[in-house]
Amino acid sequence: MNDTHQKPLRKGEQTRAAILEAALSLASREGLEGLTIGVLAERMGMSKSGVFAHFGSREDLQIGVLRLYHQQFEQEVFYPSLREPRGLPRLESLFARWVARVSMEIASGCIYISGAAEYDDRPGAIREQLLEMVRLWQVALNKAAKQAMQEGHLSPDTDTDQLVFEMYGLVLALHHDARFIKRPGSIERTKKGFERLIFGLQDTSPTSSVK
Amino acid sequence: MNDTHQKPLRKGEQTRAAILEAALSLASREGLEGLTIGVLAERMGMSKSGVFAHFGSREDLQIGVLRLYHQQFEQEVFYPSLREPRGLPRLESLFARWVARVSMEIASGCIYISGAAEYDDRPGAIREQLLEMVRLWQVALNKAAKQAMQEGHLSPDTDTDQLVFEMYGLVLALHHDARFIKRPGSIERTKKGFERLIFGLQDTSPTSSVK
DNA sequence: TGCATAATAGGACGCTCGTTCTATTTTCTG
DNA sequence: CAGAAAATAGAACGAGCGTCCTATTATGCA
Repeated sequence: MNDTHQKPLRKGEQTRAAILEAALSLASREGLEGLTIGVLAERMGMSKSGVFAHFGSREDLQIGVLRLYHQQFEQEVFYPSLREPRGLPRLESLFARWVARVSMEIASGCIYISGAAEYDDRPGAIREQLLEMVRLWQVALNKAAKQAMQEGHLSPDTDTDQLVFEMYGLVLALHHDARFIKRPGSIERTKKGFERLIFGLQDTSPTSSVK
Repeated sequence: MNDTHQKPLRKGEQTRAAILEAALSLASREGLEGLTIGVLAERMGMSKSGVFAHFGSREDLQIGVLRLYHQQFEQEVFYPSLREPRGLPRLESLFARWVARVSMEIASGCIYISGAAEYDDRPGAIREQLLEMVRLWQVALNKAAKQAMQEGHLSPDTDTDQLVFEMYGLVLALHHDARFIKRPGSIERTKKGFERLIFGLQDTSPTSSVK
């Protein structure tokens, strides 16, 4: 966790990191657009200008938050799943960890999802950054699905774009029902939906080599 | 459309209606939180206070927008589907009209969906109003699904909550991919997902009476 | 330890927001 | 057509926003 570079972290970098963490927590609740330097400064016990000085602009602060979120997402969801064997196990792990993370975020909110709603029509650097991250994640899911096909775990005529689309839909529904409607049982429905999704795509051809 | 009450519409009511329409169009793009009286006044060619006077507060304006949207949604999606026969045809019609509406809204945005993201953590009258409408819609879908079960169009052990959850997920994914990512083919994926969803729930029991 | 430099505070700026008050114009009605 | 009532405009308010400028304090290196 705490990298020990040759150069120890200078004070400013520590503060910047602390600010970004607080900003992420704030943006998760209020949205990236709702993230305000005044409130952030108050929560940090600093002056507005003190906080501001660490970022050239509010936009840079928001992009910093995005990058921090992305980093955490990779650490918690993506990288651990790479330790699973290629194919269906890895795909299932990606989905399970994704769902686990969103479930933990029910009280705060997933920035990929809330950000998509905030920036679907608002051009600019933030939208570009966010778009790139979401695309990256969808590509990763797609790749895992294709590998599951190649490994013979999924039917060879599987439409992986369709599969990823529906996986994304399940998580969006989870976010919607659990966070907005606050309806219980959404996590179970998400998992059940995924099982049904995968079950319909199991490879049943004679050349299939399921262990 | 144009009700002809005994009392003809007074000027104020006409203006109010026109303002609400403009406000809805604005809120669809910018979100309900992004709806601003100044911009709205500019678009109407009126003064801020002139616009404001028609509503006691910004919140009342926002709620008025919500109600107008709800009304349109009912007219376009809900009521026409009631003309379809009970059961699967009606359920399919509800979904098809829903998808058609969201597809047309790709350039502007669905307020049920964007609002859910905006108000998932923001208590108040707007959230309550929105929540009631979304709940109403989910209940309507659930009821149609249950009827499809009773009519023998869907397997008698169908989990209709699960079905509605996944239908909602498909539309959320459509909104996400088409509006945020701007990826083509999302509408087709939504329809394909629904067909797969229904296909797995067709009643195959011997007592089934499919025409 | 001393000094250059980095980090922070404090205040002020121009802007936009929702809202209020008052005056004026427009609309409806008797 | 006159007069009451409704509709609208215009200006001002206080608050919050991001940002900039300057002074002060804290840090890290020679």
